[in-house]
Amino acid sequence: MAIDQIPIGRFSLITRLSQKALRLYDERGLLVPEEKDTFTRYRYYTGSQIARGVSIKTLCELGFPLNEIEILLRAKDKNDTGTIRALFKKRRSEIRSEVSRLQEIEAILEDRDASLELIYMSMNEPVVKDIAAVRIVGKRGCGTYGETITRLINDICGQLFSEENQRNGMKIAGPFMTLYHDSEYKEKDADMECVVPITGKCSINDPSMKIRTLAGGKCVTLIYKGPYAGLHEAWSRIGAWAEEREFSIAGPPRELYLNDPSAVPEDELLTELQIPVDPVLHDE
Amino acid sequence: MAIDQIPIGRFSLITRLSQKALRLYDERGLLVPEEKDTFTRYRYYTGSQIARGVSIKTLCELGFPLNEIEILLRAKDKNDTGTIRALFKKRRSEIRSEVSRLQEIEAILEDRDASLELIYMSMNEPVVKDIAAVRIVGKRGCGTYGETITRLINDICGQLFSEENQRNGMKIAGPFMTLYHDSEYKEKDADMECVVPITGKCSINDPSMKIRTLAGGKCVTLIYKGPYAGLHEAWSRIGAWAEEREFSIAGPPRELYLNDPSAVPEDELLTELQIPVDPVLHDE
DNA sequence: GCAGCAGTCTGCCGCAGGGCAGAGTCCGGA
DNA sequence: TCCGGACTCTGCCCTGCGGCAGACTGCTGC
Repeated sequence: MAIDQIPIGRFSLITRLSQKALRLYDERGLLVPEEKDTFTRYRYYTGSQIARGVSIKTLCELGFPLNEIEILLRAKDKNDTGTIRALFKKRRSEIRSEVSRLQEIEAILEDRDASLELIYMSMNEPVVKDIAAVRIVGKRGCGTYGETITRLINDICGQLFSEENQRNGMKIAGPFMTLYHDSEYKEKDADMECVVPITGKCSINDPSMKIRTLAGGKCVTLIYKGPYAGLHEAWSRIGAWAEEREFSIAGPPRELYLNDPSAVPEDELLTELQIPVDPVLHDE
Repeated sequence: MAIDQIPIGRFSLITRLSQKALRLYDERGLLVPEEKDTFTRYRYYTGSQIARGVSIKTLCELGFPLNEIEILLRAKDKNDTGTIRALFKKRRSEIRSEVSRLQEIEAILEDRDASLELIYMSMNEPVVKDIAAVRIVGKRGCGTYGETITRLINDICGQLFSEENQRNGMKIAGPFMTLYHDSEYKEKDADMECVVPITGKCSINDPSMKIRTLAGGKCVTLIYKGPYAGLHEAWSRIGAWAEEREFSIAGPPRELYLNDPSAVPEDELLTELQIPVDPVLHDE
C-alpha cells in the first residue's frame, strides 16, 4: 500500500536528515538503506526505516554523538531502559556544565569595554600548570625590589658570559626570574634571589652564586602584561585567586621576565607570576 | 636579557596553547614562529610573540573561530575598536541563543520518562518544510473516516493496477495520502479525497477519478507513530502548534501513510500530517 | 524516442584540533 | 664523546557534517 522504495531525497525530506548525514549513517552502519542498486549505487529506503531515521534525528537534536545514538537504539531494541536512562542522565549533566560555561563567558563579555581589555590582554585569569624542574644558576640578596634585582642579574650575567663558559657551550635555557623568599611583602630589605636556567657546563667564581636544580611541580600562574610598576597589583590578584581556592603555598613565588625590558616598550613587557602550590587534588 | 628562542613545548606551557594548535596557527599564518630551523624544521618563538599567543588563547576560550580571531587581532593592531566591539556583540548574541537552545533541550530531558518516550518516538515536534508539487491520481468521497478511506484507496488501486498501466510503465511514486476538504471535524459524512503520486502514463476509466498536480509549498508537518486511532490527537497537537505560531491554513490538510498497515504492527505505523500554510515570513 | 533537468553518486576541503605512530633531534650526565 | 630520555617533526585517522565539483541516472514532457 505504501511505497517502499524511497530514494534518498524523499527520505531526507521525511526524516529531516540531510542527504549528507544519511550517507554518513549508511557508511557507519547506523541506518543502512534496505536496498542499494548494485550498478548505480542509488540508495533506497523503506517505510519501516522512517521510524529509526526520525529517532536518530531527534537524538541528534538533543546533542548525542553518533556512537551514543547507536547504543541508545540498540538498547531500545532490547528494551534496556537502564542504559537509556543512564545516557540521558549523562547528557543532562553535560548540558548543564556547557550552559554554565557559556554563561561564564557571557558574563565576561557582558561587561562592556571588557572586550578591549581582553584583547589588549591587560586582564587574564590565573591557571594551574605543571612546571618542570630546571637547572639554574642564582644569586641571593636583600634590598629594595628594582635595584636589587638589577644588581643580581648584572652579577649573574657577568659570570655567565665569561670566555670559559662560552667555550664550554654553556647556554641560557630560559628567562631570568626572581624568587621571593619572604613570606610577606617588605618595602625594603626584601630577601630575593635572581636566577636563570642554564644548560651545559658552567663555571663560576663568585662564591655567593650557586648552581642547583629548581624544583618543579604544580604552580598557580598568571601572565601579566605591562610595566613592572603594575606587578604589585598582579601579585595581589593571583594571591587572592589562590587563596579563594584554598591552595597552600609550597615554595617561594617566582617572577619570570618573558621579554627584554631593553628591547620592548614598557607597555609590552610580559611577566609570568608563579606560586608553587601543594599538589592537592582539587575537584574542578 | 630574556631568552628569545623558545621551542614549541615551552611556548605551549607559557601560552597554554597546545602544540597541535600552535602548529595549526603557524600553518594558517595566525601565529608564525619568528624562526624556523631550515633543516630540522624546529619552530622557535620569541618573547614578544607571547602576548599574541595569550590573546589568541583567551579569544579561543571565549569561543571565537580562528578567522574572527585573526580579524580581531588585526583590528587591535589598527586600533579599530569598532570592529572589535561589533564582533564581541555578535559573539554575545551567539552565546545567548546557544544557551537558550541548550536550556530547551535540558527542559525536554528534565522530564524523566521523556527519555523513553522520545526514543520510542511517540512524541515529536512539528516542523515547517517545503513540500514539492506532485502529479497524483485521486478520488473524492464522503462518509466516516476509516471506511471511506479504505474504499477510496481500494478503488484507486483497482484502476492503477490495470494491465494497460503496467505496460505503459506507470509507477506509484510516493505513499498514499488523504486530503481533508472539510474545514472542521465531522464525525460522519466527512469530505475527503484519497490520492497517490504517480509517474509515467496513466489511464483510468472511472470518471470520478482525476489525475492532477497537487500543489507544493510550505507545510507544517508532524510524523506520528502508532495506530490510526491516535491520529485524532496528533491532529490536535499539530493544529495547536500551528495556531500558536499564527500560521494561516492555505489548503486541505494531508495525511500520508508512510508504511503499510498490512505489513507492520499497529504500533509501528507511521503517518505524516501536513497542513499547507501561507508562506508568511516568520522570524525564527 | 529523446532532450533536458532534477536527483544521485563519489570524493575532496573545511572546521579546530586530539591522539597516535614513526622518525629525527637535542641535551645532560657520565 | 657517547647514550638514553625528552623533545620535536610530519602525517594519518577521528569528530559530524556543509559545500562544492564532476560524473551518472532517472523521469518527464514533447
